[in-house]
Amino acid sequence: MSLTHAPAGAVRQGSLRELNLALVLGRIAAADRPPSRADLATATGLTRATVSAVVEDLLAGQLVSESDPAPRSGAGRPARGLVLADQGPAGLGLEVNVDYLAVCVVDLAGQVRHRTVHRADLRPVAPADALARLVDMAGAAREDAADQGLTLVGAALAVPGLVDDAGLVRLAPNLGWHDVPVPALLAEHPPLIEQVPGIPALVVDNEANLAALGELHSQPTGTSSFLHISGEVGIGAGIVLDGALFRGVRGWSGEIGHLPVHPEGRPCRCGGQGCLEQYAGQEAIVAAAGLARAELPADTATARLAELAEGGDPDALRALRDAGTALGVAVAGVVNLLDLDTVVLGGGYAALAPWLCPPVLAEIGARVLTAAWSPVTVRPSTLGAEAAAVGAAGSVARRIVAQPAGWLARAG
Amino acid sequence: MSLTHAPAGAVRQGSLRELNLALVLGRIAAADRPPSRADLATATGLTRATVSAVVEDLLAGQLVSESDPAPRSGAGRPARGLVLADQGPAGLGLEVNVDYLAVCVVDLAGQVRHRTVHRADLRPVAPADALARLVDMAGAAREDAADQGLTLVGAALAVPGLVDDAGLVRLAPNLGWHDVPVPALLAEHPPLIEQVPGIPALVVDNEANLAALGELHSQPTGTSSFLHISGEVGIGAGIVLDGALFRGVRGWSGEIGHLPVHPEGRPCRCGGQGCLEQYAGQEAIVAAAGLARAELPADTATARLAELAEGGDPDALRALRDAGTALGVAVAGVVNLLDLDTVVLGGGYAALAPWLCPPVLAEIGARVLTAAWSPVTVRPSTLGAEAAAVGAAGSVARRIVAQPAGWLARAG
DNA sequence: AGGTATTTGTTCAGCGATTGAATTATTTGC
DNA sequence: GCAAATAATTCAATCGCTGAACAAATACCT
Repeated sequence: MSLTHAPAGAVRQGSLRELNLALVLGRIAAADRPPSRADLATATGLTRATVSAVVEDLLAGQLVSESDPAPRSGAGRPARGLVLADQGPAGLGLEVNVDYLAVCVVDLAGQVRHRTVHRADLRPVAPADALARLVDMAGAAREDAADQGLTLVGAALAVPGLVDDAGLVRLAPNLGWHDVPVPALLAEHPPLIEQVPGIPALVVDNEANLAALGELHSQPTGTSSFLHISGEVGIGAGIVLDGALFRGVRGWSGEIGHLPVHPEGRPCRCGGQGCLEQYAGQEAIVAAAGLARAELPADTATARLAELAEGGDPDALRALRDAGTALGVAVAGVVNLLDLDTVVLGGGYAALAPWLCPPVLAEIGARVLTAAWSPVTVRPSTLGAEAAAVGAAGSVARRIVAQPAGWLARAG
Repeated sequence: MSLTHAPAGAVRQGSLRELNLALVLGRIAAADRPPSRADLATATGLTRATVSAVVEDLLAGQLVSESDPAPRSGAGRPARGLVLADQGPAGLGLEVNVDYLAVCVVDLAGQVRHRTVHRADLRPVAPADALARLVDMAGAAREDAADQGLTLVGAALAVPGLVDDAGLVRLAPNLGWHDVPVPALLAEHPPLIEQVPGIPALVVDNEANLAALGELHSQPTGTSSFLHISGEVGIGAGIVLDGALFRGVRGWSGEIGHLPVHPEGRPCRCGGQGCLEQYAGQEAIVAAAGLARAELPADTATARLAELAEGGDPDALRALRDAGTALGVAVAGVVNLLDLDTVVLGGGYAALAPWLCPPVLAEIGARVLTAAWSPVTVRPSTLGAEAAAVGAAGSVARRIVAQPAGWLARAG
């Protein structure tokens, strides 16, 4: 497939150990049952001697721990299983959305160890105040984590909008944010994170991107290339290619909501015409189903739609079918272009999947060249609400697993 | 950006040298003037001692050679510049297209050292016969290469169709190929390639993919993420992300021709409706310009269109504007999705770029969310015809540069 | 013209990490 | 109770990078 990308910089003597630490730890993380040192040796191609030395470092650094010996058949000295430590470093996930704030802590194994959600309409709240509330929640999360033996080593914040490399939120239309310098605003609060070399203290990213990462890590054995679509007021997509999030040249990939599905159709607030969002966005579906907007707060629209569809309401069913068709046209284009075999419906779409999937699949079947040879799976997200916060925290934890050397250098 | 992907397998003692060989050779290839050993040391972060040792290996293996000392200001011992060798390993590029066969040889530096084109209508020719002719041409190419001190170490074949991992051409509609087992057919001829560990003797890939790679390597300093669109009878795209071709889950990415631009529009032979190909494919443009199909062989249609447009023919101008608008709708969607900053018009589109670019840019400006902050460049391809053959050969040469260890192990 | 500063490239002892074989540890099966 | 089998550790050997000293070659200054 692709050429093996060598590490960017120089490969010095010590890099060797760093790379093998990451290799072994990654295997432990990916294994479906606790592997022994001997298993790791055969799996990685390293000698048992090297694996033992590497594992010793990992044990000393609280990244893995030895589990009860796994039952095994046949003779021989029983193996000692290795699992990711349930104490040690952990990631902090933060999310600001239109109608809630969320904070969570995820450990190395991907388990959610702490979770807080605060429901409120954030649109009238100033960005600095919203972030201050989030910091309060995060402080409590850190204490809870510390009680469980966890140290927060990095944070990721999910925002429903465009974020640049420096963490500046250029535009979050549904939140009313515009050029909000998140890192600067958060720097005014006392730090919650223990700095670790190689792990950024704070990453700000698009909500759809982080939700896609959450989906990726929630399914250790799943496909490593898929499209994750977050259907909220806006429609965003996270693109995971070969197990890595694709962010685009400037980090603004995934604006699937503005894919043209009817080029001469309804005008969109983005300035274009006939964007997907105008046909499959939450407001469009609600309007098509004949529901007055006023009677529905944003956070219950999806639930109400599902309720009506469940009851067989013809207007709701038609609205969902039409939205699914528009979504299917856009998704078919994406699949033709990127040759993905899995599409995940997340965010508000997850609850509507029973009605959205059939028309999406129909469009894919009719429009995707290669659909005949290999089918495309369309399924709802397995993570529930606040998927982005979980994905954010998980992305930090994952980073420790991918680059354990920094943490080990710190812990000593 | 993305996590530094560690090498897939184990990092053994010797991998260290392999990685540094690739690192140093890559720097030499990327430099705009011949770097000295000292330059390489500061650029890579390795010590001068290590660089000297690595360079010694590269010199012994005929991968680089010392050039005349570059003029330098200031005092000090003059440096000896290092350049990619013009003798040694080289890549063989092959292309089967609707109206020609092409063969070329590209050296490590990306220079085309041999080129043969054979014009003929390949549609009535059986696949095995077409490949046999190609092998004849390749044999002559090998002799020419040998006379220049070049050894062919791998071949890549470009085909206008869908290819699977094993090199089976599943479908090449415009060529009339269907399930053609290219590697098996070529195996019946005597081998032209000197096998090198780590370099596949034959890669079969989509023409649009390989043309995109050619474009990538023809511009050493250009962007490393772009969309390359080959506008022929069909419309294919090669997607280059972070300097690597993105092939999709099964290698069938880039089918931009079947992006829906008018979902309820003209039926397409793919079974869908309103595909881009129906509005911006060669046949659609020719028909819209009012040219009778019969009077135009496929290979001159583009030239004739450019001639008419140059002369101000209103029908041709309108046809090109409409095609450009359709193309722009599709491209705007792709840019919204992938956040690319460059779009290259290749194949038949290259000659029509003066008329296609303005409407494409107009649609991008109107539909791409982020266009206001950072502009998208749309430009014609710099490689001419047979770009795919050049890209194919270049991809092999590039692979040697990225993984020099295999060649060095062979040469001794 | 000669000396000094400066930069390039090489040599060499030292060291860290992996290797492979030998050794120890622990259990099952006969 | 003993042999076979599997797991994990120990240890000398080896490979490749490092850092510093050294040799080579040129420009600048007096």
